[in-house]
Amino acid sequence: MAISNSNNRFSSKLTSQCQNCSLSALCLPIALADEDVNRLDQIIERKRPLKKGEILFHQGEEFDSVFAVRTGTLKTYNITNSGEEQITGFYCPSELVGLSGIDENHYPVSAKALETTTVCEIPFAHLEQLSSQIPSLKHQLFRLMSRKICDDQQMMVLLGKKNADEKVASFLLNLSHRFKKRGYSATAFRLSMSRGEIGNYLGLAVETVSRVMTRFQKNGLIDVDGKEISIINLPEMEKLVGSAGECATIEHV
Amino acid sequence: MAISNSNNRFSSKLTSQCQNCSLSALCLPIALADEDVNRLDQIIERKRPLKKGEILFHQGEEFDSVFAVRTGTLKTYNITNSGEEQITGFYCPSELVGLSGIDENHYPVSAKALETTTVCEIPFAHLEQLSSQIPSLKHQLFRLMSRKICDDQQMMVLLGKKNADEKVASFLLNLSHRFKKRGYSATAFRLSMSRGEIGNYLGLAVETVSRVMTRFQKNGLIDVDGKEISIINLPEMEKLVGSAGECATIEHV
DNA sequence: CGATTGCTTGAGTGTCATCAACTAGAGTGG
DNA sequence: CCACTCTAGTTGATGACACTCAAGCAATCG
Repeated sequence: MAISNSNNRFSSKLTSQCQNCSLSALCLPIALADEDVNRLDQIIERKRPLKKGEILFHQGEEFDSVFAVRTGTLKTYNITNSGEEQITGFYCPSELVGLSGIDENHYPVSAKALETTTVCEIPFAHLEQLSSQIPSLKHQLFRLMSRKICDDQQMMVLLGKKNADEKVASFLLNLSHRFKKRGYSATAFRLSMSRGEIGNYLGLAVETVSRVMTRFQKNGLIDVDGKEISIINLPEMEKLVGSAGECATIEHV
Repeated sequence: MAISNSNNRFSSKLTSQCQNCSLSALCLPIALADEDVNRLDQIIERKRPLKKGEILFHQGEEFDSVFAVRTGTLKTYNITNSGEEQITGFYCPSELVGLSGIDENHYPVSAKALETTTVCEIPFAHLEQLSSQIPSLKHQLFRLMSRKICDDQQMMVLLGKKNADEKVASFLLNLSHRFKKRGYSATAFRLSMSRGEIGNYLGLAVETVSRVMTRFQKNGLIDVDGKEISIINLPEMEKLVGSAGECATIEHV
């Protein structure tokens, strides 16, 4: 099964390719024929890992690639006129970052690594071109963008209608789902973002996030140890969330 | 300049086509060659007008088309588990509704007419197919979806970080921009949605929307007469909004 | 015409932000 | 090794903003 790497046009020793990437079932290659995965592979660049705090792209920078997270976590954020950071999303392995840059041809947000993170860079012009030749790839792209729209709208509901408890519970369960989909534990995981970043993302003060989590722990819903989270009472958490995750519940393949 | 309608495959007397549609510069046909616009035209169905309150598609229904608003206004919303309506967006002429249905192949929201509204139905399978043959159409589709993502993220910022005044001001200015883009007055327009719908959308109580607007009027920022709105002091309004509309400010062509 | 709906205004309350103090851990440098 | 500093997180006290409840008004509708 050894894949010939001889004509790999990238200098690096990072030999990973879509074919042997454990995330291919979740990422772009989904539903692609082997030969098509190969063609996709050709245009993807594996970059050196980003260290914690390093920036993948800056708000305002010219858009030319989308990025698939392979390991680690990213956050996207923009700096408001008043100078404060507003986090718009967290990105786990297999997830695609940068799609919002297509429209204006500039990234409207910055992307920063929350921990050591590796990404696959996918030059969008190439991807778009390739998508003309591979209908299933085009369809996959449309689906991914559509899902992003769907997810963001769920987030809007969360921000507009939910109280602090519901927000935090939704956030934790959302992470839980995403870890589960990737084959990790749905009930025990490590938060790669700080309380401050969670609060920023959820529209809550740091103190509120802290208080809610402490209370959840007191009530036996979760177990918190710094950044390590265990969900003890999943059903109760789901009850708390209530309406959340309309999109997410119709779990896709 | 009469366009031959003889081979129009749609029974209706609604003869409008992309070529003579005043919105073509904003809608899908943007940047398409004449012949390509023609091909696009072929797959588009003009539907009979929706009356106020009529539903264009239901949450959960199978997805098969996106819709371009030609006249009137739509809202999209979903019904949460607790049974309450949550509005996720308002759609003005030239704007595309239904993109969020691509992913799961079901509409995750319902779309309802806020007033008498006409739409162009664009069967997505056809559109996707056509987009393979017309690269600029594909690109336009990507851009539209990307813009939607961008806009939704601005909305997330609004919901998460802004107070009632800023929310209402952002909302009014957002409408103002959209009217202006279509060639209407940026400072005087009619709200097609109720106070209740505005509040629902912005994550505010009806009473709060009412109070804020009244106060804006007292302070000479706007003039309110029922659903008629005039923006008196645009600069002051923009100051209020502050950071809003990062995406929107880099006005696209 | 009463009934209903949409909007406005007032009074009271609760949730969450703000301010502040404190702890714990990590990194720094003598 | 031990202050020292800095940052992240927690906890408590206080208060503001927006929600809820309630009443009243205007317009529309059957």
